Amino acid sequence: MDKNLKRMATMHRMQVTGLELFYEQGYYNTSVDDILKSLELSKGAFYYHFQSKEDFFVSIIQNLIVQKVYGTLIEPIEGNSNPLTVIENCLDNALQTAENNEMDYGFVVHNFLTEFNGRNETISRYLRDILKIWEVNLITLLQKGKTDGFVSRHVNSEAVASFIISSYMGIRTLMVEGNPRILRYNYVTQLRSYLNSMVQREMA
Amino acid sequence: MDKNLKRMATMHRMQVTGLELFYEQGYYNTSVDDILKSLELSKGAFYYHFQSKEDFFVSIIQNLIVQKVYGTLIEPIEGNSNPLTVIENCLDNALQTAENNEMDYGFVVHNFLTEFNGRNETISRYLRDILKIWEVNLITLLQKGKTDGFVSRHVNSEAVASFIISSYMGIRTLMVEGNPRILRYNYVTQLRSYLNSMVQREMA
DNA sequence: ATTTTTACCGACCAAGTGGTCGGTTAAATT
DNA sequence: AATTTAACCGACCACTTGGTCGGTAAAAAT
Repeated sequence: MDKNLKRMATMHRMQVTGLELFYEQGYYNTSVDDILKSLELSKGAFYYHFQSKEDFFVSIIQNLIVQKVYGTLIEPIEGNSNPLTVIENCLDNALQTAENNEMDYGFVVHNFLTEFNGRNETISRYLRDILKIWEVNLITLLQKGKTDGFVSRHVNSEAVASFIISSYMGIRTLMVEGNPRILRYNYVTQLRSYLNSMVQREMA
Repeated sequence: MDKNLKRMATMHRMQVTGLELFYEQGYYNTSVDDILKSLELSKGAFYYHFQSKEDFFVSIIQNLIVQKVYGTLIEPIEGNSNPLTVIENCLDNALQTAENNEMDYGFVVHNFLTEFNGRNETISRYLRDILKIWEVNLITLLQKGKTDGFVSRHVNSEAVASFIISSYMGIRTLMVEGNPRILRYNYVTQLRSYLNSMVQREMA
């Protein structure tokens, strides 16, 4: 962990640049040489640190994507507040970073999932696992929201979770080439009205 | 239109097989040779009928995808009935065909859009146009629903349309590797509850 | 001071890639 | 019957792909 400083630094540089290019151009459409050229490194350097292009991508998932998803989609919704509000704010924030052309890791996962679905089972599994973690967290949060009196008891938490995830992934695809400001604003509006239908009302 | 029968037949065969392979493996991950091998045709045949791989794909969009999207997503929602019910049924049907592993052209568009976004502007534009047509139709339908007394007047039709499209594209991504039956059932449930929030209620 | 190890170089390779082009054959035209 | 044309063949081309491998310079270990 100490002597590996140089090693870690180079690997990290490669991963960061690799993720950027893979995200922009797609995995199959980005060659190892592309990444190396952009880093001014050689083939030797790449295959010294990573076994293969696939191994390289897996390391990117584990070292960059997983952490970022936790930071932007999992941790912000943990806590005891009203889950419906928290979820809305969290997704709004995520869309805002996307609007500023920064990388939106929720969408990064979706994007790659679409590219690898049915083409590379190993990588697909990693990506699906990340989505699964997000989903489980949403479900837990919603269930907790029920016992805490925020969420109506008739709500199907699993269905809500996958509906939220679906809508989020979809709107991000539209935002890539549409007007992101309007799309985000409209999206959050609709999400709110959808979530509103499940707040726990006072008894009659 | 008459003498071109053979020509049309061969081109159509190529397009059908091409779409299948592109859809399964992705455009950049499918070579012209792959398609030709599967058709038992030669390079000469391909470049006799099409100028390039890109030209070939554009012809697939124009000759197969556009029509199918019209048939499954546009025409079924035209009419004077309650748009909220019609939309729900239409998407439910589309998800059912997807569940049976038939090609779901709404999702086909989404899939390719993700692959070409930011990589091939020509093709992206064609795909976005298709989505746009769908969107415009949804908006028109919702607006008509207002004047017909089905849809509450405070509803933002554009926002609803893109929310519907988003959620649909997203759920299809999840369905690829998840349990399609449950996902579809849950999705339609949530879509209904979302749409329910905008039915025109009687005046107080 | 010498050896070993780490991190990296870049020429090279076989296997593809999209695309070209000079044929060939069967059918339509004349 | 002779000619033209539409439809297709497959060898070939320049280029790119992921990956290998013998080397090397500097740093670390001895």
